[in-house]
Amino acid sequence: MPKTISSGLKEVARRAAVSIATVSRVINADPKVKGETALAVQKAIKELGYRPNRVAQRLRATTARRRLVGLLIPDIQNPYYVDIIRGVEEFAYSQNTTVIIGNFSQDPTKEELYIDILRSESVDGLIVATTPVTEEKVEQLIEDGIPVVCIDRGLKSLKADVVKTDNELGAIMATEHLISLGHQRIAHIAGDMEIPTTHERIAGYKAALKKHKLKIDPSLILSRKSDYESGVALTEKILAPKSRPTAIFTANNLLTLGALETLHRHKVKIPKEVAIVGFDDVYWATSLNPALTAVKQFGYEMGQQAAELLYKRLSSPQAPPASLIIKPELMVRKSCGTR
Amino acid sequence: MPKTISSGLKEVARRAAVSIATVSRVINADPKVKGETALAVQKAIKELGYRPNRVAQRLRATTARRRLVGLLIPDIQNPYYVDIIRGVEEFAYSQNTTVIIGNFSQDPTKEELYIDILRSESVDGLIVATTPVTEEKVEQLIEDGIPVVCIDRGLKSLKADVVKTDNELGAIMATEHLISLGHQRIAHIAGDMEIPTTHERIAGYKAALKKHKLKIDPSLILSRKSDYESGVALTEKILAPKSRPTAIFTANNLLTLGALETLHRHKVKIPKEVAIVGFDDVYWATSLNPALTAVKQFGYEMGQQAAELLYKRLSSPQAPPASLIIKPELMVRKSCGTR
DNA sequence: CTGAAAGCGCTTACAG
DNA sequence: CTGAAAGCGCTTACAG
Repeated sequence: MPKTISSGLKEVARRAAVSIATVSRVINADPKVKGETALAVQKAIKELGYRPNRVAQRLRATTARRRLVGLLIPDIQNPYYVDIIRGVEEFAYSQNTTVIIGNFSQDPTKEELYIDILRSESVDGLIVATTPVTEEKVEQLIEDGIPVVCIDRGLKSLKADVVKTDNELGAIMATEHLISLGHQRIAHIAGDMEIPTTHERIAGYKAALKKHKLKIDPSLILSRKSDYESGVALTEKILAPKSRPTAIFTANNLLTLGALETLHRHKVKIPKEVAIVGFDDVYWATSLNPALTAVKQFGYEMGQQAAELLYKRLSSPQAPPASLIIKPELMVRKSCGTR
Repeated sequence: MPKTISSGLKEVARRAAVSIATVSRVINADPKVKGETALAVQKAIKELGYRPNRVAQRLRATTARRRLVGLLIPDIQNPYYVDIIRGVEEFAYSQNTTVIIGNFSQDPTKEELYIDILRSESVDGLIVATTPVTEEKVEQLIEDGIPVVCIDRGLKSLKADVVKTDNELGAIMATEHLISLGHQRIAHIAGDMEIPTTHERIAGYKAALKKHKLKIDPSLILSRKSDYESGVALTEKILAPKSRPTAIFTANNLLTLGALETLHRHKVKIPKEVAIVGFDDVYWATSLNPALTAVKQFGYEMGQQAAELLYKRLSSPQAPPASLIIKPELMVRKSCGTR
């Protein structure tokens, strides 16, 4: 069984009749190499189908040139995070760097472990959607000199770059949309109170009500976890009393799905009996009946920006932390009805 | 700025007053190390918070112990593939190996590039959802001695392990369900003809019709690409003629979404005017109105199995290729109505 | 049971 | 402009 492919620099060097140092230089596009030599080497590389061993390169490389970034994601089943992944990956790809994803599925133990693993893989830096559980660990990373950019949620200590959505604004847009359609009793199915974005969205919801002189009814703000099941459970609660709200604002796409399932099961007509607007625009929103009005977060763009920020930080580690707040957009469709 | 964390084996060795060889041995749980010594080393490791550098380990390691596998995925936006990813990742995680995902977004150029990149990362092996474009390249991989297991679709040459769904059976189940509900004119919105699974599903559709003595009308089998837009376009086509079908069987979740959007836009009542059953069960299926009847592929389980097969192959490279055909399941909900 | 040494495939000062 | 050599952080025969 011949190992068809390149046993490395050495073979190329032999074939091109130069040293391995020279081969390495042309691989790294060192301008000091004479054109003629470079050509000969490139020819040999092509003929042998040589591809550098990234692992060896990485081991040898000084930081910031390892062409590997880590991405810590809370839940790969959530399409919002998939958008972020795609954005990060797209930018990384353009820089010839590969990204290694740590999907911890909302499991704190796994989250911590993944931070360790990614670090052990000698990444140039990390893009993380932090959880309060790991704030400390992430700060440790930064202290150890590993570049980190936070996505979706920042660090309390603000020591890292962050790109996130303007959650409060998004919630205001959603709520005002409902108000403009004449709704007065608007429920908010919020996410997990442990997560900072939850509070920002609640704040936006309240701000909108206040602005329009509507009373804030605490019994209309419900929260449990950020998952589908909570969407179901909380919607059931909302539907129970006789004076039920005429509209619901759900705080993320999983919650929305739970609410929808419940509404349909109870044969509640949308938007006639209850209107609904969700945080997170997703690819299946237009296939719903009625099509879902939703607050769009630009996950893909956020991912790209985060990757770009990480690269900037690699070249200037001492720069002060930057914050990128991305404005969301209200995608008006049919689930809230019309005037 | 102190580099807080371990500068490596050397420090641990010094602290435990042994050689780096010994430290390495306890890390790798070599039973030859005296218990006492091992304990001392473990203590030093803990105190220093030492974690082995995976890159160095990988460079040094002989094949099959690099703790890295590559996963080549056609489209991370498709929840079916996300299930597969989760399954692979779950098994890998249990083996302390990390997985690096190459998502090529249905772009053949990117697909080839990713194969090269993953190979350059010195993976122990690859799990790939091949595309005809890269069959050759994948076979080359195998010839070069890199273990490969195919997922979702096999290789024509059958040289690799494969785990896939019984697509024909799934299509039969979907079609027979429709037939049992009294449908006679059933359209099939098929996927991209370039993809082998498309043909298997068409075969199942035809087999079911034949079995029940229904005529196969070629004009009822439509195909373009496997994406959302095709679902829309083909459904428009179906809706046009006066004698339209009473039921649609869509070949994947994206196609289903496109069909749903179109049906709703044309105010076609589901299932009363047109029933629909889709291949691929997804998390949003129950939140649809009506809830979607669908053929469930066990993506998560398939991912796990694929990873396990890969591991088996690592230890016995010469074993004959194995095929794992997973039976799908029909999830009956509301979109096809009842008798 | 343990250590000294070679080497995995690269990159990069240092000479020349 | 190019080569010889050291070294990235590990593992593993080979001695003892």
